[in-house]
Amino acid sequence: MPRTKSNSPAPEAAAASSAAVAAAPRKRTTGKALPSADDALAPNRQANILQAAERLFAARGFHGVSIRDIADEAGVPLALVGYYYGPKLSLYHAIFRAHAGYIGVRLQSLGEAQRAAAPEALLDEIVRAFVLPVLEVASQPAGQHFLRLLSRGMSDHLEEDEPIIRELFDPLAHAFIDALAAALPQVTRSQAAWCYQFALGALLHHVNDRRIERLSLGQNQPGDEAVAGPLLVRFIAHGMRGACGGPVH
Amino acid sequence: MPRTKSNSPAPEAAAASSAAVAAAPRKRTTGKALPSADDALAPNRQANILQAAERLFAARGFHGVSIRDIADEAGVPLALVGYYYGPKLSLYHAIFRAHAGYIGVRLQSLGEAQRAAAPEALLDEIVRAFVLPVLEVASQPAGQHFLRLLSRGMSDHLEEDEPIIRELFDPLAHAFIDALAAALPQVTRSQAAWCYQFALGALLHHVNDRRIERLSLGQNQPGDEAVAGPLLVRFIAHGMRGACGGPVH
DNA sequence: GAAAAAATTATACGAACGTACAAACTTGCA
DNA sequence: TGCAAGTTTGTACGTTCGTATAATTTTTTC
Repeated sequence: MPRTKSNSPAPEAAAASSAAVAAAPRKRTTGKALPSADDALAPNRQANILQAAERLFAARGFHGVSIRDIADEAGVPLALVGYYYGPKLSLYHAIFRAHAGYIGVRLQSLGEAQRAAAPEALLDEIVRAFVLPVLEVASQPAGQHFLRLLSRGMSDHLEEDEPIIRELFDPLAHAFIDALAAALPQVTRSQAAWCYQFALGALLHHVNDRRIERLSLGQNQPGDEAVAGPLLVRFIAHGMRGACGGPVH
Repeated sequence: MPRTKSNSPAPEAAAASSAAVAAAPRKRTTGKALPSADDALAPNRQANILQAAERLFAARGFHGVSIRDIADEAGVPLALVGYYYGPKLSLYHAIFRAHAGYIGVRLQSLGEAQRAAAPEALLDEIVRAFVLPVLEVASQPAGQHFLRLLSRGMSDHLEEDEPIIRELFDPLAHAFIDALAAALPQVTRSQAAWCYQFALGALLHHVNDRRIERLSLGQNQPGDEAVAGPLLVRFIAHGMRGACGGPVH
């Protein structure tokens, strides 16, 4: 029997959404004939549920999505959602944990930037390590959903995402703030913390921006990072140097 | 009879939350004795409902708040909410419309900055006109609620606030983008639009920031605009000049 | 192939939801 | 005072919500 009444909310839900799929159960080639041509979607229903939940939570928020919505989007019966992920909040947190590996990637690229850069180019490299991995994620449809979820959690302070944000993303923030304080010796860590938050706001608002097309009168496209990316990197780097009184070149 | 079944959703709900209270119905000194000492809160129940809704929607989002929550927070019976504001979405939009006058204030301060500033200080004055009124609003508790609501609406693209954001805030954005394009002659309007969105992200994230205290290891306080305000103005102004290749001083 | 484990399904429960409505009450004005 | 308009209230409808559970089917293990 699966989930007993007392505890053990789910069989250790661990499948990732777009990254690695952990503990793949198995294929599913037997059973009755497939009803139509939707065969490539069927094999892993646990991952399908997580992806459907990510899409819908990103679009409408935690309270704007019902478990029935998620089950329909994933093409599975209602009860299967609770079977794999337990209560609704556990499913929500599972989405964030599925992207935890992304944190490590960003920490690694920050470390490389700090080691490899010449002193006068250190700030620019840190800013690049801050911005470019996020733009990379934003260029994939699946990444956009998670970034919208993350952006909401960063600024909304809803009780459903405050703990998971703190657990996963505070270490990343501290690493960048420390790097900024080290790259700009005349800057206090207090100033570096504020500048980090300014930069984070600019970055998250940019990757979630849907107004840019009409505000630019049709000239700018939302996903055009070839133009917007370098512009944002320069904006943040010059903003930090200018705000904290460092050398501006 | 108040709200007929067919149409006429509410008696033209018009009371503002923290700004002017329109069409004050009347006092309410008669009736049975007040139950306890909560007298100063009683007189205008229509405005109380709007303020309670603003607080709760800001804290938990549109779908995270029920009409019963709002009625309890305002200290009125459930049915009175619908009597004054009609469906839930109308109440939500009424909050935004109550702050429509704030748009005019910001447009006016932008116009003054454009007229009065010397050419070499024009950008800094535009940025000040962009940032400082928002920090002023953020310094009041009631303003914080609305700013959180607004920030959510700007980046969330939920169907419940997309139309009202477009109606009220797109004109303000166009005015600032035009001003930026005029202040930096070598900048295209396309670049100005992107820089405006970077700046808006930094500003909104800053005024809604609750992580700054722990990210700064206790050194920075969330509402300390005397320090953070000038820092943010310099960040944005230098970021714009640097991003668009303008003169940096 | 039988037993055990895991996966899948339909269904149901109590609670909370948005909304409506008919009374009761208060007020403004003739 | 009397009456019409506006305000306040309790209550109830139909729906949807999150969650639980028993039954059934499929897969794994011995």
